[in-house]
This record gives sequence, C-alpha cells and structure tokens, in this order.
Amino acid sequence: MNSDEISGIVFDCDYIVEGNKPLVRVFVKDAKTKQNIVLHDSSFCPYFYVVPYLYLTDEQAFLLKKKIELFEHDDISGTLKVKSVKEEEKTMGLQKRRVFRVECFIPKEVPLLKAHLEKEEEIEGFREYDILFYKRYLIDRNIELFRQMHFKVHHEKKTGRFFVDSIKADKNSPLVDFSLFRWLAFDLETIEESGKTKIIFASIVDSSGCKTVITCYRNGYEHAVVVEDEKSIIEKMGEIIKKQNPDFILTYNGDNFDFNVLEDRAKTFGIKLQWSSIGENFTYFSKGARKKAQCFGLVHIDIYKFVFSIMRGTIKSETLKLNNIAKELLGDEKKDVSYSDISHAWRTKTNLSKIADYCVHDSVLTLKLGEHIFANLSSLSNLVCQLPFDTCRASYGTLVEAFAIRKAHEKNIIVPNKPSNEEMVKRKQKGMFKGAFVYSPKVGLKKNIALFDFRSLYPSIIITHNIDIDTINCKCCLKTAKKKNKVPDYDFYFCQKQKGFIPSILEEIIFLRVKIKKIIKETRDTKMLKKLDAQQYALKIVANAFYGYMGFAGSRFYDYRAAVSTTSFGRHYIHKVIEEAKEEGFRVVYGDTDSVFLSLPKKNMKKINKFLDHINNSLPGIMDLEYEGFFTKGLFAQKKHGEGGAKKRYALVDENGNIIIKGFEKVRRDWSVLARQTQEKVLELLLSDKTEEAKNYVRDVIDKLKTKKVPIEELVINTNLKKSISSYEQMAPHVMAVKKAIARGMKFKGGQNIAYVVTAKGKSISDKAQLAEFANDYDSQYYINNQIIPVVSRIFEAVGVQELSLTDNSKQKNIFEY
DNA sequence: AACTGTGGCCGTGGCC
DNA sequence: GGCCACGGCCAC
Repeated sequence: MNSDEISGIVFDCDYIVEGNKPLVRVFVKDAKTKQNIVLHDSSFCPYFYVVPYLYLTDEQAFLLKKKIELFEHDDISGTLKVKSVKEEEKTMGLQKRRVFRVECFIPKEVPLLKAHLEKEEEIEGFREYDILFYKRYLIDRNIELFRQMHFKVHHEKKTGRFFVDSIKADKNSPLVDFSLFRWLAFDLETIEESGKTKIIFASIVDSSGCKTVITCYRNGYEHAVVVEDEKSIIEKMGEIIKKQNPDFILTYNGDNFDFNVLEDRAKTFGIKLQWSSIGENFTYFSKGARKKAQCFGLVHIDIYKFVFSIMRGTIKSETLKLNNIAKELLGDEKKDVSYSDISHAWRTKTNLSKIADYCVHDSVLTLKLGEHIFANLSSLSNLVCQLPFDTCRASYGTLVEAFAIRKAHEKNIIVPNKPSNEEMVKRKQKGMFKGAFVYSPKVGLKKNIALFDFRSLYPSIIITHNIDIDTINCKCCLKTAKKKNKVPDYDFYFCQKQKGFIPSILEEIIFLRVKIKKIIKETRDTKMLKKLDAQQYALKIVANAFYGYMGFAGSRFYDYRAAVSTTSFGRHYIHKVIEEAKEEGFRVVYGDTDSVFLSLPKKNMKKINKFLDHINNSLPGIMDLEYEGFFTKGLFAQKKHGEGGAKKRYALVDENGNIIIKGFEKVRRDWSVLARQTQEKVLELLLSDKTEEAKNYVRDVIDKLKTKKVPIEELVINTNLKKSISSYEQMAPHVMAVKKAIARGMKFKGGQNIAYVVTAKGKSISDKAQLAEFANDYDSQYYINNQIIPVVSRIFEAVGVQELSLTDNSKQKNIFEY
C-alpha cells in the first residue's frame, strides 16, 4: 500500500454501509488537477452520549458501563450490539461530568440503542443522538468546507479506493473561487396534459459555455437538440449532463418543481436520473411538504431555497420569482412569457422558438445567480460547518444550531437536546415575551438629525452581561452579581465569574468580524473583497440570529429568562441614551430598539462626538454606540388610527440629497406600483419644498385614473396567500380573487404570490378583486380613494399642507377631489 | 408552509 | 358609523 497526500476542497460528503460498517465518503476537488476524488474513511463510527446520574459511585458507574458494553438485543432484523463504550469527561452546562460515549456499528442503530437503554435507572439522560452521521463526521474531523484541506491517504488496490489516514485543515487559506468548480443549470418547460405535467423543453447551460435546449418538436428552435419524445428529452438531458460532468447542479425551485416533474416522468418511463460521473442516482426525498433532490458528488443547489430562507429580508422585489430576483440582484430581466403563452404555443405549435429562448434564458439566469450567491453560500457553509447542499436549504435557526454544535465540539461541551414536542408546546404556551422599545415620534418635518445606533445591540448585551442558560442566578455570584449584573426589569442576574457558552462563541464571532472588517479596509483586490465581505456578512447574520434562537421554542439553547433579559437590557440602554441626550440638550425625534434620532439646531460634529464619547465612556463591556450619520431632513407622519406619529414609518434626507424611506407604502410590496410610485414622487417633491408640483403630480395621477389612462399593470396588487384557501376566516380581496380563480379550475398552494386587480364589477372590494390575468378593467374610484389619496395625504399632512387648500375652484374643494 | 425573536402599521370584512 | 379581529408585511 502506498501512502499519498492529497490537497483539495471538500464540497460533499455522505456515507454508505458495507458489511455492517459505515464508510464515510468525502467528495474532494484536487486543487492542482481540478479532478474530483472520492475519499473513503473507515475510521469513523457513529456514537452518542449516555449521562449517568451524578450520585453514582465509581463502582456503580463502572457496572453501568459494563452493562452497556454487554448490551445485546435480538429481533427479526438481527442482533443489536454496542461496539464500544468509552468514559469521557465533558462539560455540560458549566459542570464537568462523567459521560459514556457509546459507539455503534452503523448510524441507524443509534436511535435503536438509545431507545433500549432508556429503561436503565442509572442513566440521567442521553445527548447528541440526533446529529446526522455525516454532519458528525464533518464536525469531529474539523472539516473546513471550501477551504484547502490536506489528506494523507492510501490506495487500496482491490477496490481502487482511496482511504483517508489523516486530515489537516489549512485554516489560513482563503475560501476558494466560484471558478474552481464546474456549474450546470437546467430548467424545464412543461404543459398540463390529461392531468399530468409533461416536459416539452429542457434547457442546459453550464460554466464551460454549453448552452442547449432539448425538445421533441422538430421546428422548435434552430439550435435545439430535437429528439423523438418526452422520454428521450429526459434521457438526452442525462446524456448531456453526464458528458459535461459538473460539480454542482443549479436550479431555481428545483426541489419543489423541476425535480418533482422529472422524478414523476422518469418513473413513468422507467428511467433513472443517473447524471453523476461516479454513477450515483438522484434521489428525491419528501419529508412532509419539504422536498429535496440530492445526488452524492453532484451537489444540487436550489437557489430559490437560499433566496427564500436566507436572503428574503434583503430582497425588495414584489415576489421571489426568478425574473424579479435576477432583475434585482443581476440587473437582468427574464423574458416575459406566461404559462398561458407556453401552452398556447405548444397547442398551436407556433412561436415555439420564443419558448425555447425563454427556457434557455432561465438557465442562464440561474447560473448567473449561482455565481452571485456563491461567496455567501460558501462563507456560511464554512462558518457553520454544513455542506453547501444543506446550507442552501437551511433556515436561520438551523444555521445557528449548526454553528453552536460545531463550537461545542471544539470546546468539549455536550450540546443540550432538541425539545420534545410536548416541551415545545409548553414553551409556546408561555406566550410572547416583552421585546424592544420604540419611541413615539412627533408628527412633522424635522431638520438636522443626527442618527446613533448600538453596534449589534443584542449580541453585545449577551456578551457583556454573560446571558446564557447556565450563568443565570449562579450560586457563586449570589452576593456580587445580584447587584452588579442584575437584569433591569426582572429578579435575575448573571454570573460574573464563568463565561457562558453562548456569550463565549458570540464573542468569537464579533471579534472575528472586527478582524475581517479591518482586513477589508486594507484590501484592494475586488475578488478578495467580495469573499471577505461575504465572510463578515455570514458572521453578522449568525450573530444576530442568536438572541431569537434563545427565544425560539424549537431551540436546543432555549431559555425564556435569557431571552427576556436580553430585551430588558436593550430597553434599558436605549432609554439611557435617550435620557442622556435630553440632558445634553438634544431633542429626541425618534428611536427604535437600538437607535436614536436626535435633532440639532445645526450640524455640529464637536457636539456629536462629545455626546458619543460621553455615552461610550459609561457603557460596560463591549457595548458601543455608533454615529450613523447626519440627515438634513426627517419626515414623520400622523398615525392613521390613534394619537401621535406613526412608528416604524419615516423618510430621511441625507447630506447628498438621497431619500431613505422606511415603512411607508413605497417600500411595501402589497401596494400597487402606482400607489408606491406616486408616494415616492410626492415625498421627493415635498422634501425639496416643491409643494405645488406635488399637488399637480397627484392631480395628474388622479386624472389619469379617472380617464383610465393608467395601464392595468401598474394597478396590480401583490399579496401572499399565506395558507391554504380553506383555512381563511375572513374573505380578504386576495382570498376572494383566488376563490374565483379556483372556480375557473386553477389550483393554489399556500405560500403563493397572488397578483390581483380591483375591477369595476362587484359590490365590495373583495367582490371586485380578480386575478391580474383575468382583469380587463379597473375601478378608478377604488384606486383613487383607497390607494392614492391615503398614501399621499399622510405625506402632505406631515409637511403641514392641509388637504383643503385648493382655491382654483369656486367651491372649496379637497385638493384631490375631482 | 416557512421553525430566530417582538413591535407596529394599516386595509378589509364583519359584527354591533 | 364605530370598533375590532384578521391578515400581511415591514423595522429592528
């Protein structure tokens, strides 16, 4: 056997079972040759922890260990045995505990063994029995995803396999580039025929320049690969993909759509989706409503999933459809073809080249999006030690959990278990906990606003006050911390001697982020900058999600008291800043959670810096108030219902004249484009003192609506159908529009975007609502009274323009009357 | 459908 | 006409 060294990048991992032994398979791209290699590791076995009761004597513990070692259970599937038991010392909470690491032969025996041992009286509990085997491997072997790793391997002649002897990560090497890998995106166009979804076009685009569309219609498209039938389309796809030999397969919603169709059609025709160069098939899992298409060594990245769960908060477009996302992120637009266009073209066999073109374009966009998100995806994968396959499908909760588990292993800490269903119900029954403070603004236009906010408020609080499950009301600080580290609104305090696990790992994140930000400042190389920026961004989103994770009922680190303490300190600090600002003679205009808006007679940096220093000198730990910037104007509108100014809705003008709009209809995707644009324009004009122009602009819009000169597209209202149609109590417009569409034979799922128009026909607004595709006209009155007037009058009133100020008419009229 | 959290606004339907 | 629950989306 000759020993060898391989340096490469890990981007996939799974395991197989051979002869009752698990064999981990690590998919590695050799950095030099760019060839992929499957490395096998037979040295790793599944395990979980048994926690014996603390009161057990050494002898009792020894007997328990023996009992577990000798455990044997026979049933029809064979004999269940323990491979080995090792005594270890691990940290649980802040305590060192004796635990038994119970090693099993194969992964699926872990839950079985645990179930059998549950009846043993000497056992207090079980830990880490639900961490998937391949994830366990990545963590325990310190795999650094998307970073150079060094493997000592040996070649086994008999099987031709490479076996791993040792692994070393090169922690200082940068994360790799997109261009290291081969990427392939595909997209399907389908039609509904006799109750089945059938494939009519399939496009394939890859990073080596391949651009193909496959169809079985002969005169479809001059560049098309024309095959016999639908079955051949799928076979041809497999053939091309296999030949192109990509590392990653990219789709946009492939988990729920493309692979769903492919799986069904392939089954019908008796074909396997064997696209991988190493002979693996795609498997399609559905766990409840969640579906995934996966193939070892051919990593399927569903970009829609990543956009939905991770990027949604930063996306502004009305829907998360490919064309919108591509437009927003890439500045590219999808060709505009609707489903009815496709089926019409297919039925009449006209304009087929347009569909083919559109199909290819979708793959092109998907590939481009893949490149766009790669830095973020790879940084996150690396940070939380999860395969890119899992990272692109993960929620924030999953990411935080994965990161915590990884860090726990590093620190020899055993992680708490996931809550049982009953426990989760109990946690949820506690109800919502008190959150942040929001300052009620006064209505009007304010000048010269200095904006301050706390840098990462909640993470800073958790670190500074050592907020954790294990540090709460400790015995060691009973006398001191009770005074010095007490939660403002509650009766508990946190330990000041021993750092909790969560504060300590959060601190690592914050420090690392500061370090990366420093490097960013010194970096010129744009490629490198993008990577570093993605890394600091990954750290930021994981850090910010920790507080929510502690208050999340499904969390391993749930603690109600920790969550309420965090927000309690938050309220305390923002109130403190507000009080001190008042004392220093500033006028407090507004503030939300971690920010304060202070107005000054004029811009005065000396005063601003003095205030900042004054505050920061009195703040403990890593708490840090930052100066965000100066704004020449700030507009706060009257609340529609109730007294005072509306919170979470304002507009600011920065020193360069840019307008920043928060909360108003302009930024809400459930308002018509016309209403949003009109409000934006009015804001723009009023903030530059062009009152008359603003009035005229609105009159003009109203006039256009009255004379039906506004194109219907600008009047479409987008709303999400959040649940299945039957579970709605109230018949809101979008729900009624859907009901009417269902009557026409359309189908809807929860989570779908509904685009509707309020038409002229009907009594109530819901009566009038029709899906955009069925609407031929619109109700001008509705759009004037319910979309335009309310959104602009808030703004006019805020700057002090009374509605009744039109004098060009004999009668005194509302400026917007018509 | 959406499983990181709470605070908040506002339109609409539906009840009184 | 007034009030409130439902429902969706946004700020942080």
